[in-house]
Amino acid sequence: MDREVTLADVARLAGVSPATASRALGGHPHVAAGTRERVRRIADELSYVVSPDASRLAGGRTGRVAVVVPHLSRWYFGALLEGLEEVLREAGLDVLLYRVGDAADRQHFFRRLPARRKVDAVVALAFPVDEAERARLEEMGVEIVAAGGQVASHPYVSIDDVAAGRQAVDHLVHLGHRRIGMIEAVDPEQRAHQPEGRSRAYRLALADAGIPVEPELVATVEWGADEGAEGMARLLGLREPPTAVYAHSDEVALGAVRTLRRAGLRVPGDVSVIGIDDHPLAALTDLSTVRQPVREQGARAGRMVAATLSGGEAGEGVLLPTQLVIRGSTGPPGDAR
Amino acid sequence: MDREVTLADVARLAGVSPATASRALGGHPHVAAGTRERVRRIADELSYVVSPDASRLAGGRTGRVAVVVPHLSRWYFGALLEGLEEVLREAGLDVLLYRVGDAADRQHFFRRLPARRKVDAVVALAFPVDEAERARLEEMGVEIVAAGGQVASHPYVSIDDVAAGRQAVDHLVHLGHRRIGMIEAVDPEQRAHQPEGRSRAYRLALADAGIPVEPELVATVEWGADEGAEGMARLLGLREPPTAVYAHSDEVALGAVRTLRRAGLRVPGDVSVIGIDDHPLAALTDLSTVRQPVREQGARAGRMVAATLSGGEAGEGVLLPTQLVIRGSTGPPGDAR
DNA sequence: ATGAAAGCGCTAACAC
DNA sequence: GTGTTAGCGCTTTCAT
Repeated sequence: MDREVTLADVARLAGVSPATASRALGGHPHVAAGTRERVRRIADELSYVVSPDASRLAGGRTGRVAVVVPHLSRWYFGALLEGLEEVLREAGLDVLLYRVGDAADRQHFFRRLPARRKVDAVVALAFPVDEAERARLEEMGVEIVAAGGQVASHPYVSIDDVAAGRQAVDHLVHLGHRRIGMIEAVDPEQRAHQPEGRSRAYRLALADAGIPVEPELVATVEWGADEGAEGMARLLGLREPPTAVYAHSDEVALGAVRTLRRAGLRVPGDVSVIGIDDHPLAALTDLSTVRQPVREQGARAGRMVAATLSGGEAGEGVLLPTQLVIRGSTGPPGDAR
Repeated sequence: MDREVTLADVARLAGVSPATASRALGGHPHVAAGTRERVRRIADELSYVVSPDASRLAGGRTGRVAVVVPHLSRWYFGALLEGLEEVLREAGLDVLLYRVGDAADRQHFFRRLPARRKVDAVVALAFPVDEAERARLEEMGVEIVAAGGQVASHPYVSIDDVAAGRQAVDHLVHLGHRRIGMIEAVDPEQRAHQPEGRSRAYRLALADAGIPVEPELVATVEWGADEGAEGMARLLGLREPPTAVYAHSDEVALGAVRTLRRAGLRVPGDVSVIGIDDHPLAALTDLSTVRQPVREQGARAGRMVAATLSGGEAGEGVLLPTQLVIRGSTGPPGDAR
């Protein structure tokens, strides 16, 4: 088994000291252009790669990024992660994955990780970080970037939840609906990004349309298809059920559709349903929705991280645009086709 | 910002040398029981944690495990990962995530990673590792464990694809179907585990039932709901379409159901459909399927890794049981209810 | 059973 | 601009 190629090897072949080689590779100033070239060429030929361990131990970077995410088996989080991982990998950064679900996980994560300087940065994927946690990370000199949400004053990539929600509700309003329900999804442990903006959008849209907001038309459930189904059942139990329903996410919307079908009601003939996300299933089930670029959010966050770590500017927060996707689950009220 | 707690601190307080402290913590032999106790207690009080970097550099373990997975945004892979991550984290191991999709990714991964001894083990999640790659890893002293598939002679956790497929097809046979189609899903880049066992099961089940296998009843498509829909369309184009269809996965089955619905056919009245996996959507859409314990496979693999790394035995390969889940998408042939 | 000493591969002062 | 020196925190010979 051939020995590792070390910095010393590169330095020797390039005819310089390890220190200079390190500087050349690290892109530091005060290195003659010619030297830098030569060292880099040799390193390339030897396919030399720095040892993150040694580097970090000597006071350098770790070349690792921690990714914190509340779920892994849901499409949204997976897609976010996929976009992020790809960019990070291309930038030569390793991804340390931390699924942080409940409060115990959180505490564990924020206590252990930074204390050992395992990473240069942490990316919060649709993960809310509180002020104390944020401060802790910052104090340890770890960069913070958020995707699918925001973290205080740090760089982020997200969508405008209010705008997205309005696209959905406005669509229902334009179709002529006046009795519009909302199935509001919350995360019980507050562990994932809470899209309160999506609820606000509902109120704003109704207000703009001159429709009074009736609390009974809002069903609050936990995130999930089954919960969405239950929320819809609640709305159907009203003396006067809605003719259209806006769900916080496609999964929730799909659950609502199931309830409607089981109740013998037609979608959109009797009740229109719209979600948010454009989950792959939405296309399959012909669900109208508001598309958000998920992979892209992850990718952009990755680029921000790579940028800051290579000394550049990560840039400010970015809000990516969303887009109304009209499919077969929405139509005019009372259109019993 | 308070300094890190180092091994030296622990040693000093315990009144021993760093060397002894290291041995005590590492669980090495030739350390007096009393000493070991004392050192461990002190380490605990100080909430000391070894620096993986320093440890690895000095010739020890890295405390890291690489997880290789072909996809991240699909439920199956996410669930596998979720189970694995949880166990690994509890065992104090960090997870380095590598999404390896196409051939270029593969090459990159197998060249870079082991060369730098970044990890103690690699877990292949539903990821086929070829012999050369396997040899490379082994040669570098990295443990290998597979979940949702197998890798040569290494420990693995998986299901019996043939058995699972038979549960599905046998169910259709028992319902009285004689003309049974199969929508066979393959991964174009061979990047994910190829469940050829699921195809074999089809032939075996038909043979056992005395039903001749007709090649035209098998539609081969790439993995995915849209592709499943297309496969179903192909089968419907036959002079004599099947009365029941067995799909390699729930997503594919769901696509098939969509085609049937669009064609105005009833499920299971006109055509029965069954998948494999018990994807969360299967319950939502009332799809009959064969359940496989996905998270559990990841978790078991995690335990195997933790076991080998702590000096124990990982154990042999394990096949977890699957279970037929009868829902509303399957019924007797010609039962136009 | 324990300690002393020698690095692992790299980077950061500090000289020149 | 470049080399020299000194460690980072740990594990492992080799002594004792």
